[in-house]
Amino acid sequence: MMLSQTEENYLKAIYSLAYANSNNVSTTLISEAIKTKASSVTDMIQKLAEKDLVHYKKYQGVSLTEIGQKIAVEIVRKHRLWEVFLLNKLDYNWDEVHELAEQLEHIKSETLIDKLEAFLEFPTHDPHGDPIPDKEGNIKHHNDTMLSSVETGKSCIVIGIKDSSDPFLKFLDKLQIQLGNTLKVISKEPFDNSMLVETTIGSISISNQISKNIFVKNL
Amino acid sequence: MMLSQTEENYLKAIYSLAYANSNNVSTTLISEAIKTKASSVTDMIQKLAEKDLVHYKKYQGVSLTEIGQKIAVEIVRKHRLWEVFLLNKLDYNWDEVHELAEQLEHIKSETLIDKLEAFLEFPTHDPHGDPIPDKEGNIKHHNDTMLSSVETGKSCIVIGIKDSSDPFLKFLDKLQIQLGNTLKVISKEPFDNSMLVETTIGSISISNQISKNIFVKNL
DNA sequence: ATTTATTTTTAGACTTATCTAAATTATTTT
DNA sequence: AAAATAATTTAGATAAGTCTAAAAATAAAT
Ligand SMILES: [Mn+2]
Ligand SMILES: [Mn+2]
Ligand SMILES: [Mn+2]
Ligand SMILES: [Mn+2]
Repeated sequence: MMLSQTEENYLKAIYSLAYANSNNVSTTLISEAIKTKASSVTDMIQKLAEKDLVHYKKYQGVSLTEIGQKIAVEIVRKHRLWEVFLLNKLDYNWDEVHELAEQLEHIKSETLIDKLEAFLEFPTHDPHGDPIPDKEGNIKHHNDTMLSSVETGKSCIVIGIKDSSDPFLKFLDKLQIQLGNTLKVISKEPFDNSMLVETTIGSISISNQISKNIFVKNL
Repeated sequence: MMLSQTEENYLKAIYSLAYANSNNVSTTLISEAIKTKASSVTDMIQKLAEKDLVHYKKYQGVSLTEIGQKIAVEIVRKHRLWEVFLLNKLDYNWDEVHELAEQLEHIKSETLIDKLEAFLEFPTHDPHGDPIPDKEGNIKHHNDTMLSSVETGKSCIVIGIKDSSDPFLKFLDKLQIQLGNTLKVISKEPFDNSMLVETTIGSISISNQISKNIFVKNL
């Protein structure tokens, strides 16, 4: 099946929205993610339904079919492998790779992405800690433990970033928080749910907005 | 100036046709190169003329403006650097890289291609021996000496391939002729202009069709 | 249970890039 | 120089993806 970049972007958006929201994905939600009008989304999901890539009943939202899901995961795989390439080989920063990967993920080839994967020595996660699906589409999601839920006095390791937006990543750079870092929760402030955290550069105060967007593994 | 992939492809086609034909490029020639109808080409060149990327007078064909030329060379640069990447880093064969580079050359980024160039350690030529333009758009064309014009008894080095089509490259693979190889012309057959050539695997007969598509440097 | 507000879909229009068929201009041949 | 042929352009149509505005359906509020 030969899909346009636009169709691929819709499938990818539906995939991540479905993952974040669990139930059927609404037209409006997609339109916000893709930055189009709801009417355009309706047109497209009807086209995708026609191609058996989404389940769709009028006014009920959509969910991916098995084949739709498979394609979406393939695009996620490409996206994340390209991100690794840009960071590891071309010296980009982790806040710069996403935009470029949005283009590179649409390169069509039977062999390219597997060769790229081998060249990168089979990375398991992208620069933001997101898992990279394997060739067969298997993907190991990390358990959603956020820094915000770590108990006082306990330590943890940063394994991922939920919000991979440019400003958030730049902010983490400023705090010198990176994947693999060990963080220790010194105290929590009940008033605004901020926490005092021991990092590699000393103890800093982190707002709840930040701490609930950092995936960690408890030690 | 933000151009579509299609517009970029037209500029690139006009660039290489102008290089091969020296004078104004005709509508039909472009239509054959891009595999569209002549009427589509007329539409597009009028659009490109509107954007000051080509000089165009009705029925007179087109030539690139300075800015059009600059953009075309940038695309050629991207194309050839991606070809090098695919061959050197991802282990593709020289007959497989062109198709993929046709897609990769359209990735939009201010920084990507320069970082890629550095990563590849500033290659000067692509896998087919074509020169890679530098950041400023300077390009050193090799002097057009073809194997067919090498005198009997003289030796030469293969420095490029004029026809970079899949079947021709595969054929050269079969003859084990590669860039950098030394070839010695043993004899020429006046009847069909074929020549007996000493190669790395022994002496073989090469037709004029072949020998006039191989760029060489005389020793 | 109505009314109101929100979401979703339809209808019609626009843009880009393409095509076919017809008209126009340029080039060759006689 | 006129006729025939070839190349080029115009006119009108189509498909993909988007938009606005209006209609229809669903959800929320009274
Ligand atoms: Mn990303
Ligand atoms: Mn990522
Ligand atoms: Mn090429
Ligand atoms: Mn090449």
